[in-house]
Amino acid sequence: MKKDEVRVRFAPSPTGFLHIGGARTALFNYLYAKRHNGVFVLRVEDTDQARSTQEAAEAILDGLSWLGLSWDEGPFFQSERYDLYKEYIDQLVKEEKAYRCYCSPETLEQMREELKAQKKKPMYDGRCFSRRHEKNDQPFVIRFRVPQGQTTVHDLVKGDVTVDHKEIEDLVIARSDGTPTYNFVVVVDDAVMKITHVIRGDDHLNNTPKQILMYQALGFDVPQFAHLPLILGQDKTRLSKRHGATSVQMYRDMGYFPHAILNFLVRLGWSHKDQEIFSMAEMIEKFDFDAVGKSPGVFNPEKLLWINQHYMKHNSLEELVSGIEQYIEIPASRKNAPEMKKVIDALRDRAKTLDELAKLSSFYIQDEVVISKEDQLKFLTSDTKEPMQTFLQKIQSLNDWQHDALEKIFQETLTDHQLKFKSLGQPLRIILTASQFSPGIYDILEILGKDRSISRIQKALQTLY
RNA sequence: GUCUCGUUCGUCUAGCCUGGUCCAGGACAUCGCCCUUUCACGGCGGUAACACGGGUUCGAAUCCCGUACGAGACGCCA
Repeated sequence: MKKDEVRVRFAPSPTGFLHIGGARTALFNYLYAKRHNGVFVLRVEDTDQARSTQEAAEAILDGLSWLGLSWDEGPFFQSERYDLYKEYIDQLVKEEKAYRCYCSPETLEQMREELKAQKKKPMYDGRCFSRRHEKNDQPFVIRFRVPQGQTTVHDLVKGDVTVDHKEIEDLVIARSDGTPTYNFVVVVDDAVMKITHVIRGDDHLNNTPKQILMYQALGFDVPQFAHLPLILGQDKTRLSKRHGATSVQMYRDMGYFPHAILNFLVRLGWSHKDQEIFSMAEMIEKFDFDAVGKSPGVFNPEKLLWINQHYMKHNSLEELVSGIEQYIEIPASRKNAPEMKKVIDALRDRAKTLDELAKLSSFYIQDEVVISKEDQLKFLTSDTKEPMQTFLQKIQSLNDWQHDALEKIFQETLTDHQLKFKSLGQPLRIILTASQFSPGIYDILEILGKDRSISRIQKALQTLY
């Protein structure tokens, strides 16, 4: 390991899918690592055996991979490292920096209730420390002994935050079954993994002083901290499932580009002047904690949609085609045809998501279109049948099958029958696409080609009028 | 309840550190107009914010102090 190398980590607990807030934490870690040619470590914090699942761990890894947030080391699983934590716990007990506590959960609960009744902070009073040399066969937990004094966190985002140790209780570092708890393992792992910058959610700011105390007790160097403000839902409370779609997988399913999500996330809590759109290279180059805001931000799905729309307009043909393939199977003959590009170009401004693009392009991708009864009755009326037949005849003898020639013929047909564009254009649109909304009909005709266009019109004339 | 953090348009934010160029800029959303072959795209324009109260200063969104409000933490969860 190089000296002065930046090492960061993302450390999710596998109790659910990768959510928006977690994704942003991962992103900021990733950007900071890349910006400093550092190392991004992935560590799964699964010390809560009751709630952690293998599926959740996989879902999180899967989400990160889809977003393109690749890690350099790991994933490490804390559940596989208990021996390591045990060593350090034993060390602290031996040095009397931690001690056995025999208080039952009921006793503790009662203690907390009493303190609350007195309008005090519910905290353990450390009573078992004085009994640390007694012999006792009762079940016990191990608590870290918090010394007197004050601790200041020099946070890269929040600035200096000082907490009096009176506000910190002697926390449990090993449960009665011997397994270590979060606040302890996070310290050991970050130290052992040589993490230089702990970048995480705001909700951990209060844990930081006690963690610093443990770094010191264990003789480790204290890393730098950066606490990111939380992401809130529309009701300004912490974003959670009840706020609707909050997992990155859901956005994937809804037809969002991974980079659109990243671009949205990077601007939630961070800014670079008035810039809204960032390539990955730009994010890496420009990201810095100086420009990370201190206040929490509300998750705004509409802005995410807008960003996605931006990428719908600007991404490459290949990205769009492969993107819609998750919704609709494209026959190779059509996918590789020059018309595929025309389809995408005609539709990319009309779709905000890949899901929508897939639906809109089905008129070309699928062999047949299914016209609804409603549209049939509304548009394919008897007074448009004859003009439609005229148009059909004219195009059947057309050799130069392209936009301008088609337009000329259509206009001739309108003149012949004394019709306005809309009265024949809309029926034709329905026949060709089964939709009231589509790109221009000459573009549609051109994309569909002569044979497919003619057969759709013929079929409609025979069966729907 | 206690502690910690926070507060610029409805939302994301620029500006704040290094007071005056800010009767506060950009973006999303919204409203109006234009373009138009439906639907979109696009173009132009509008509405809309410095939480409140005291200081300091010739001058405060910017510095200081309070208040209010919000969030987070207070677990043998992470």
